[in-house]
Amino acid sequence: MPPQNLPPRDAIRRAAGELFVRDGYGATTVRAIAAAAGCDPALVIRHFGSKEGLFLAILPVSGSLTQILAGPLDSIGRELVRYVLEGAESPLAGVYRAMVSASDRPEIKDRLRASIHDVFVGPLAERVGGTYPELRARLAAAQFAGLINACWLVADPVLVCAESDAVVTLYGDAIQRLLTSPDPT
Amino acid sequence: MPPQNLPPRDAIRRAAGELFVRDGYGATTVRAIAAAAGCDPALVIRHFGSKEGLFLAILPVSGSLTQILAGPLDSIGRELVRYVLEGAESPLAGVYRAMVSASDRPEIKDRLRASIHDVFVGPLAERVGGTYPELRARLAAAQFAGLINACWLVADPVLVCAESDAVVTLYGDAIQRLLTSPDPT
DNA sequence: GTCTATACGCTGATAGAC
DNA sequence: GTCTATCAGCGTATAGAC
Repeated sequence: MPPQNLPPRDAIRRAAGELFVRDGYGATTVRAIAAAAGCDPALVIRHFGSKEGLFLAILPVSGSLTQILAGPLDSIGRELVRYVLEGAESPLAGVYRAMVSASDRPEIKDRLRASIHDVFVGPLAERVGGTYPELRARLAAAQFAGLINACWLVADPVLVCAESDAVVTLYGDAIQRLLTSPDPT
Repeated sequence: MPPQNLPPRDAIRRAAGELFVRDGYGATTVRAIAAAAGCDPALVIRHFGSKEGLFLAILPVSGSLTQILAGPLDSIGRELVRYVLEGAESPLAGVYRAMVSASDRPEIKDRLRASIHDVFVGPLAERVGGTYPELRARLAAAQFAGLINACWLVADPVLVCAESDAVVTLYGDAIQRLLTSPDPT
């Protein structure tokens, strides 16, 4: 995969995407990105301003998640859990790890917060009823992120080895109830 | 707080704890720790082997959480949520952020996984019934971590401004059901 | 405009003299 | 045990060649 015959700007994007996902934010160096893209390190900075700027520029907007959130409201909980269990090896898991490992940078944290809202909380809040639609959607997002954390980041053996049917039922229904249970008094 | 008259080894521990919590792992430098402890940077490495070794050496074992997990089983869900909502400004939140920001280091990830088990999953799994006690405890830990993430790391405005009673009821009962609901068929 | 060469100030870490 | 000197590598900036 070394020097592609892409324009350098795209070669940098491509190389950076692979390395950030594979090694995390801190362990990926500008020099390594430049080497993989077949160009000079200074060029990376010239094009994207900084390593952080490059990272922000190539973060993808999640696609298949949007589909689930637009699907039937009363099966969203279990679908979200399946999404996490099946995606442990996917590039998206790498993206998540990279973002978390860079979350001490304020701008990246802001981006994370904004993404959660745009992709998850906003669309979902419009579809749930009750007195606290936005809060319920945000709590569902929190619970969803908790599973992603456990499966994709911590890679907890209890969950990796668990019967996925049991996880889908237990955790999926818990998310579901957050969205569609009757209001508390 | 500058040069205390502690033995240097303890002065380093103390200074490192404050800086890691305040600035995160990546933004805290060995030289800054040494300056705050009033000693030479090389001494920090000499005593703890590496920056990562120092970080691992000073991570606290969580106390008040253990109390909650040993308390009445049928109110643990709501208690855990209160713990998160009240602790947003606590040093523990800083410790959590520091750990997450260092989670691309394999050894630190291992430590995170082990802590979750020792403090949370193990003690709790012994107390819940049903067919999947350990899985239920692990899922409750995941959901708990999801709220910590949203409140302490992302600092989401929806949650920061939310009525805490509603959060305690909705999210707390969801955790609770993960632990004490009847087994699925 | 696009790119290279070079260099600056910083990092974590080491070797060896007091 | 502690400090001095020094290392290679980092992100980044700039000057100047195509």
